[in-house]
Amino acid sequence: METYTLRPRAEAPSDRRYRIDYEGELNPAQHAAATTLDGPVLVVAGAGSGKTRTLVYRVARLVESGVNPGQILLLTFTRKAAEEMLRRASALVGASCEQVAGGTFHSFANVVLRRTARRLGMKPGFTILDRSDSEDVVNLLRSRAGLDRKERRFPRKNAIVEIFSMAVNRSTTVPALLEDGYAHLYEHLEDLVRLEEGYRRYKRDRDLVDYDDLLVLLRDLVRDYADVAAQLSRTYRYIMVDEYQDTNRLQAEIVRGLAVAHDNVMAVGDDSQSIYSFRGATFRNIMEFPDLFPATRIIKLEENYRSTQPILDLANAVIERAAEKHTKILHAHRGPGGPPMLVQCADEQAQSRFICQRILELREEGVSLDDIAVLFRSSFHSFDLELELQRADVPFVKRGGFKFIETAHVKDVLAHLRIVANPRDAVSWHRVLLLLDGVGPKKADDIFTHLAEATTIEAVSEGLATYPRRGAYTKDLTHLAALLAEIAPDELPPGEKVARIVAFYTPMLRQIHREDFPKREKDLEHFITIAGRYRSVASLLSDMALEPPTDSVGNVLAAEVEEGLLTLSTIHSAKGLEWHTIFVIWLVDGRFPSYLNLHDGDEVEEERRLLYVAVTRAKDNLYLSYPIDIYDRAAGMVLGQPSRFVQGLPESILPGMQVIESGGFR
DNA sequence: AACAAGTTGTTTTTT
DNA sequence: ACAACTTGTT
Repeated sequence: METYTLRPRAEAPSDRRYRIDYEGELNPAQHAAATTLDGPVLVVAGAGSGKTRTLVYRVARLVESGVNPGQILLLTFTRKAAEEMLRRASALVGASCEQVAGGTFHSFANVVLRRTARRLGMKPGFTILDRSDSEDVVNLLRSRAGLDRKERRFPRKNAIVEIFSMAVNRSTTVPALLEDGYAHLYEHLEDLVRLEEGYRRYKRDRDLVDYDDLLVLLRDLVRDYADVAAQLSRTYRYIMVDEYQDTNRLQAEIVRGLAVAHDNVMAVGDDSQSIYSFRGATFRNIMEFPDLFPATRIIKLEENYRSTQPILDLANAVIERAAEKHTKILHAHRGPGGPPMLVQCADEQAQSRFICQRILELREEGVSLDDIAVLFRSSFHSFDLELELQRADVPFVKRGGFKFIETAHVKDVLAHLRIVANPRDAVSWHRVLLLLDGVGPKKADDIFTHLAEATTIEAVSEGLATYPRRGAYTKDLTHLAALLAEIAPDELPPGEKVARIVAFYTPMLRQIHREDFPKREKDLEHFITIAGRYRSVASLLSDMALEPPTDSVGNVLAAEVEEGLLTLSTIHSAKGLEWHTIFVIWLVDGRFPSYLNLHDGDEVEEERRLLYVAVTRAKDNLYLSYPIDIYDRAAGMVLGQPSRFVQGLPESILPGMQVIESGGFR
């Protein structure tokens, strides 16, 4: 059989050399940022100010000036963002830019830690726990400690994990955190501290690493192991960090440590767009960057090339009212345009109908669905709209919110794969064993204990074979052992492994989800396809934990992709992107800002910045909409006032409109 | 100890 | 509307 490999086609041959006209392509501030190569640089880049373009040209400039692309590190908020930049840089100076190291802090930490795990006393094959895995572990430890009795009113697993994570990301401790912000949980301080210690030990003993550990371990590595830090610093001679306003202190320490040998760091960010404080991010990182790196050169990009003047006027008006003054005002480069509109709708259905109709009209006018996005504060805000779009045959993708990888059945399949990669992964064992008939938490624990010494799949099979057999699960255990042995060999491609697990799992799936298993089987088919794209199980597992596929399953026909796809997205997931037309829905006080954040001034401010981010995504058209006549169960009140962020804005900046529906009901 | 049915609470954003 | 927890039955 003939074999061959396909590689992405380079947009420019790598040997092609021509001078890039930096002066002609960039404005003076962008030019300064792109051509200041050595030493610390802080770029304060307003929305739409050509930040990406600037970074792309800087990568090109570095490569052009003879820097080996492998010595450049580009830390971004998503891997997609890094890939996009490197693709564009490659188009300028050749495909070698693909060798630039890039990705998120978490994925970079993952790569470095796999190489250096032994220095930290860990196995390179450690397993990454996602949020729900962490919750499972904490829940287990919580009931073991007898903290699940009702009368204690001990916090639930998600609240506990939230606290542990927040403490890490804010570089503080659980007691300090409780004192300031979680006073109502103070009575549980001792138990929580003990639980946290137990959680830590549990992970360490089983080679489990959660998201926060990735950052902590990398920080420890560059802080406490001078030789490793020096080595990394020599490897990555030029470091660029995008979205710096959404980094936390740990990440700042990591940057500081990585650059120890040279100080060649460019941080790029916008304090007005800081929207991740719930993850411990602080826009003060930007202010403090010059403290971390003395002699920092500060460059501001304040020219906006994205939006029309009226849209920019609204953006400036929104941020103008912020409690803390921001460092810049955007100047428009594009001409006039239609004004943004604040649209009042009778109720949620009316809002959905309005959005849907307006989108259809735009399409008639020649605006591709690819150029339109609907943005919202919380993922569930789009549920009703999704139904309406489906009825109207408008194809869309949804970003943010629940991911396909987080569904129970996909996690079940993944758990089998994780066991093979790390037989000590207690979380996955628990999950897999519970699937068997007649096995509950107790028995699962017992079986896992029986396997405790097993660190290879051979030993696992041995262990399962010698487990005392009684009851319904006897056969199932044998089958499980056979499956694990079957999928263990490294030669078997990941796609094939997943296919075999799915074959093994499907009967159970039908049993568990008698009602809706066809849909779930489709998901698993999709997952087999995804797995087929990977060469190694390790990279598949890392990606599933750190960069899971964001598209909501392949339920879109190819023909529809041809004519374009509407985007529905949380504002958080829309960061860094832009569209011709933007709709921001549910601009109701209590939803946006969320009632959950109304009690704290800082949190209200963050929500304000969130609206600023939403507004500045728009190039030409912007609609803000809100329904009245809403009872909100969660908030326990009747909503219906437009968001405080737009109340009182002059009509000249944000004209108010009202949807009048005619022609009876639909 | 496991499972099924019934009850109570809880809602964001993401690596 | 859904998930987590509780109670009752096998």
